[in-house]
Amino acid sequence: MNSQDVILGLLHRQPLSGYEIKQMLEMPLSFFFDASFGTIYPTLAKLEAQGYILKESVIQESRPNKNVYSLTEAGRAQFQAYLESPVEKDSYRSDFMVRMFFGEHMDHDTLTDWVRDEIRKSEEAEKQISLIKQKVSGIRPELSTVKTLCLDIGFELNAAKTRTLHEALRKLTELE
Amino acid sequence: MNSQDVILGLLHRQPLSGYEIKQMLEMPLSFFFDASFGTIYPTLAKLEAQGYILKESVIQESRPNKNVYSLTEAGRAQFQAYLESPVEKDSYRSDFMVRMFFGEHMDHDTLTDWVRDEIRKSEEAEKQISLIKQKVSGIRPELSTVKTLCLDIGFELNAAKTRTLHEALRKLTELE
DNA sequence: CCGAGCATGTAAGGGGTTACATGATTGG
DNA sequence: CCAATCATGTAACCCCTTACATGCTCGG
Repeated sequence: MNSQDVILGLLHRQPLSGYEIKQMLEMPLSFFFDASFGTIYPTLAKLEAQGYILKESVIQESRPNKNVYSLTEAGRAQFQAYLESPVEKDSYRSDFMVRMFFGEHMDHDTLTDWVRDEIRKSEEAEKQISLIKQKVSGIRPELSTVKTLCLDIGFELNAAKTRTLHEALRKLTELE
Repeated sequence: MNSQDVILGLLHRQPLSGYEIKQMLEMPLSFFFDASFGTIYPTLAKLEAQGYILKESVIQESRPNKNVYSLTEAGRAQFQAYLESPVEKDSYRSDFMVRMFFGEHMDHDTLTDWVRDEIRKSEEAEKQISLIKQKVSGIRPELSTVKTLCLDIGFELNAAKTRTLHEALRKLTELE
């Protein structure tokens, strides 16, 4: 799975510009995949060269013009090929956890600061997902099947992280 | 955080060869960081060139010789500099979740197969961590502080994933 | 005798990030 | 007037993965 696959997936619902793709990536998906403009724009150019998408320039008033890309039949087929390819292993990379692992070499105060920071981030993310869940259930009840499920899983995983971190902080302060 | 930092961290306890570093990476750490030989060996060469580690060839009987690396003072300082640098954001990348997100374009059976497979993997990981936890608590009660905590968090996060996936599968089969 | 484990390394390529470059409009 | 939002793109670089190359020993 790479940016190609994800962009082709996003374009199934509607034609999008690079900037809009970045925004789509912001919320529900950003928990499982992320891409910067430095990836998105070159990828779009590559997809167009391969004939998977079509570019159309849209002139806008009071805003910069934008290039909106739509899926071709070849693009649709390419996305299906991705779906039929073997599922890749998840990868989780955590600087925070690596630091905890090497915690012996750090003073106790910094350690608890790291945990508190991580809790703050995790709780922030929790709020964000809740907001999205409300929005989605209000505006788009039609996608209350798989996408909602996806959001739920994201929410639960994050909630578990928050809980575990709170417990870790308790244990850490206990053995002070 | 990159392979440099992690390798310097691992060498704090004892001198290690590239092959042994790969083994150290196998279990507790592999949940939060991973590296292949193609990364480890060139990184070791680079660390040596920078004066952060020292190479010593160890001749072994009935086994290939190995290059064992030990930490220098400069290496120790470099690792401290890493610990004092800002904590990087976690990155989680999940092909499985992306596929769930685009689940509308896949048939129901394949979808549930994916979930079942993910559950299997998650439960396998759970067993593995349990084993390590037992081993560690038996052999090395001295590291029952931060490293144990790290293992616990890893275990809990994984357990939460398993639970959530089971629930997701239930929901999926319900709306069949 | 064959496969698994031990052991080290290289080369090519993939896939990404950050920073830079540019520029218009809108709201506070 | 300044910051934020909208909008696109490039160039340098980083970091890592896969595949290849090599070769020894031990157990079944």
